[in-house]
Amino acid sequence: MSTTRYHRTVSTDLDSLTDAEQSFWRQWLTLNARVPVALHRQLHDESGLSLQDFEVLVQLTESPDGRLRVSDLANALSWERSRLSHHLGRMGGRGLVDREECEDDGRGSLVVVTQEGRQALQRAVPAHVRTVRDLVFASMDDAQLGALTAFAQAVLSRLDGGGLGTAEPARTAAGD
Amino acid sequence: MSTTRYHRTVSTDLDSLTDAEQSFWRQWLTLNARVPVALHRQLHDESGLSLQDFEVLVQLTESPDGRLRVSDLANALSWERSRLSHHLGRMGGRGLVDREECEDDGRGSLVVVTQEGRQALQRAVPAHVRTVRDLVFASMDDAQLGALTAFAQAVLSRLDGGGLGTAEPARTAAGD
DNA sequence: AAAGATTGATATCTCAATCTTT
DNA sequence: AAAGATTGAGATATCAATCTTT
Repeated sequence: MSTTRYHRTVSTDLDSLTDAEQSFWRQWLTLNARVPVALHRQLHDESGLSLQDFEVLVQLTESPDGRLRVSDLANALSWERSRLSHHLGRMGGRGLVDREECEDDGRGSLVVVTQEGRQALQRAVPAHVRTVRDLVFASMDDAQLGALTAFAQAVLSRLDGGGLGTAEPARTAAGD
Repeated sequence: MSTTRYHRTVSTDLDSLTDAEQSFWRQWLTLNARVPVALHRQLHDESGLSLQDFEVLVQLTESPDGRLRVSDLANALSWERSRLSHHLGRMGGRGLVDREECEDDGRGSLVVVTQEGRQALQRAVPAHVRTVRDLVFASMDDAQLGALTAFAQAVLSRLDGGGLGTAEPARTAAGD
């Protein structure tokens, strides 16, 4: 764990982060604000799908029969249930998804991609992937990708409250 | 399409990203969804400020006289102007910020942190910083921080470069 | 006309009920 | 009662005007 933290800055905020950490944190916040906007613009302009529509469609399309329980979909997207419910209503209105009853559990509800939804996704994918690749992965080497993956995993496991009571050092290497 | 990218998966989406890239990209999207929610919850529960309020107040508090032009603030936050305008209206209603005329440019408008805004921020900072540190920076070493910073910088410069066609190589080293 | 900023209409998100089934 | 899901109301975000000053 971090014992000595050097280079504390004077400003009112963010004390107890080092300069390097602060600097990265600012950048992270900026990325969080700008990357989704850029992806949404490209997607929406070229395919009519919002980034949210796209993510929903990806999850559904990847599932065995193009259908998923609402709760599972919400978990996969890390969305609130009610948000998903509202969003599915809108997507349904546009013919991108449909609903079905759940056989084994009367409380449950299934969402299905329509043919139209599949087609919309297929049309949207190539340009979107190109955008992601050029924006995010251009000239990234294995070591960097490894470090980023380790970082993401560490944060996610902490969010889950997962077995990280013991601050486990993150792997930096890529290849394994 | 692209050059030869190995390990292509079968699913309909995200072709032309390697498995490792895809896997990281999913994690990144999840982080983007969950980290802000977690930070917002902590902040709002313990201080009454939203994450957005917090970011606005940080920028203002860090500026020379606690005041900033609306446009500069919007740039610093990577927000649309209209979004900021609406948000400042709400924050103004709660007494966190005030407005002033701009001397040298009649079109411009200044935002100022109120004393109340400063106090609210000061109350919120310690727990927030602790949360960020424990969630994001716990057990991160210098190499990892360097890789992350290089990554963030690369993506940001591509975003600024506008054209996604220009893929400038990313620096891997930490301390520029 | 262009830049700075605000406004209003609409879309989306969040939070607290609500409803049904287990 | 608890889990799965939806609903409605209020908060926030986005997009296209609008208004003023340069």
